Amino acid sequence: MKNIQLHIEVNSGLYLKNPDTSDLGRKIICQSIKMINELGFESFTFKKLGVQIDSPESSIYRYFENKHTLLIYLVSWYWSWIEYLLVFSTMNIDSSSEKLERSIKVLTEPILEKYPTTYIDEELLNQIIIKESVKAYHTVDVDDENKKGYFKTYKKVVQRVSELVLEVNPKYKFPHMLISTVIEGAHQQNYFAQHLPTLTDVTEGKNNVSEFYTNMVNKVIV
Amino acid sequence: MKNIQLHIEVNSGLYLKNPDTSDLGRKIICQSIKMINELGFESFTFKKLGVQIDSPESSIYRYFENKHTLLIYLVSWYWSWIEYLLVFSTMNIDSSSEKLERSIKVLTEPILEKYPTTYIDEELLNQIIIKESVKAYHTVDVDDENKKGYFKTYKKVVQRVSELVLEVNPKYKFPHMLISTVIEGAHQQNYFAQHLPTLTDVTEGKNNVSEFYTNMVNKVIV
DNA sequence: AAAAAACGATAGTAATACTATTACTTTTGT
DNA sequence: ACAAAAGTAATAGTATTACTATCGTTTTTT
Repeated sequence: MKNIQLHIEVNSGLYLKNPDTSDLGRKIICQSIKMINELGFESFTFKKLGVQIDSPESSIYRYFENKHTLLIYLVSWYWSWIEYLLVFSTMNIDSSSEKLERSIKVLTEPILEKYPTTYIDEELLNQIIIKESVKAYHTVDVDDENKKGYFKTYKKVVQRVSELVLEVNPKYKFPHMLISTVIEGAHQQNYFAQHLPTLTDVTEGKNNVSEFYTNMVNKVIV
Repeated sequence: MKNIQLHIEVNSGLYLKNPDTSDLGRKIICQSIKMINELGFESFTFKKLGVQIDSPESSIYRYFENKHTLLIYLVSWYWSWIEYLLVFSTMNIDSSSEKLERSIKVLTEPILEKYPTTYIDEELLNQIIIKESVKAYHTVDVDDENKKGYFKTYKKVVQRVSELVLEVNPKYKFPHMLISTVIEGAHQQNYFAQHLPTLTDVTEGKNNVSEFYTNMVNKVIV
């Protein structure tokens, strides 16, 4: 897997110039992931990013309309990447329930391994998803941006795993609700574990979040 | 029934002057709920609010440090109010599982009734919780604000219902995870139903969200 | 070698999120 | 009833943010 060239695709409406095609573009992506993590999305600005990559603010605006579309770009990239993980982790597995279980694991376990295939630090990006991704679609412009296809990679992941749910139990009524609850819930619980622990039941060392949602899916769909 | 507050009270650190004690303060709360709904939290400003209530921006700053603490105030007020609903809806019910079921209903069904007891429009406030409440605690200052007790009313609600879960099944390992997943999930699903429907399985007329989570809780805790 | 694209440097603007000051008005405590 | 305290209006001002515009230079493509 480490030597495979992944073709991660994001909606071309998300950028003015594809950051993947130039050195400056890749620096923008790479450094913005670090800075959004350090500063939080609100305090992150193109001006500060420009200082770090030693390029003027205006050059960044040639790639992204604003920091909000940059965030959606990162979120979109993440889900496209997750789809690869889902495909790889269920490859050559016959049993649908085994495929589902492995998929839930991918969606709920923290990203720890380094996959040095790209210039993007997926572990850090995962932290951005946990902390900031709700801000990507909790805006006044959701409907408009949804129409433009900005959230397609996320919806594809939910769709893919929902289909596995239906393979296991074709009569189950709420596969999409179940999977989006698992995905969003797992992020939420990881966030709570870090900042509002009384809202969770995390015990040190054990990955209770993954255990909880795996158990939940198994019990709910039978 | 545990120590329940008789008045809806929010942490006094959330305001500089209690908005409940003056005409201007109540106008600030009442109008800000309307405006955050209309404009979205990002586009809502104290300046615009001042124009609407015909008071200068600086007067609003005498009540709230900034719009972020105002949002936490509203969220906090909401959960304090929800706790009342929980208490009322489980009053005189003997069966723990019946109490739990009624509580889940309160947490997952949309607020539609008008309670004209206060100057606050709870239905509109519920919409703010659905759309904007994640922004109240997804910030760099969470840990600090958590220490100050800003999220206490929310944590109390989760704690109360988690205890009901344990009454039904004392051996269940993840009561807090379950309840916070239900609460956050229900908001999320209502939001998705409005804006990203492919992530849900909503059918017109029926409240599938409540059905889904009620079913989920019942299956998970046995 | 010429044309096109990308980039750096600099400047500028409207809006945001506040802070500060002063003076007038209302509430309150005795 | 009256002074003190508290609350409010009006106005002004600041640093930062989120952009937009221009222009000359460098780099890449053909």
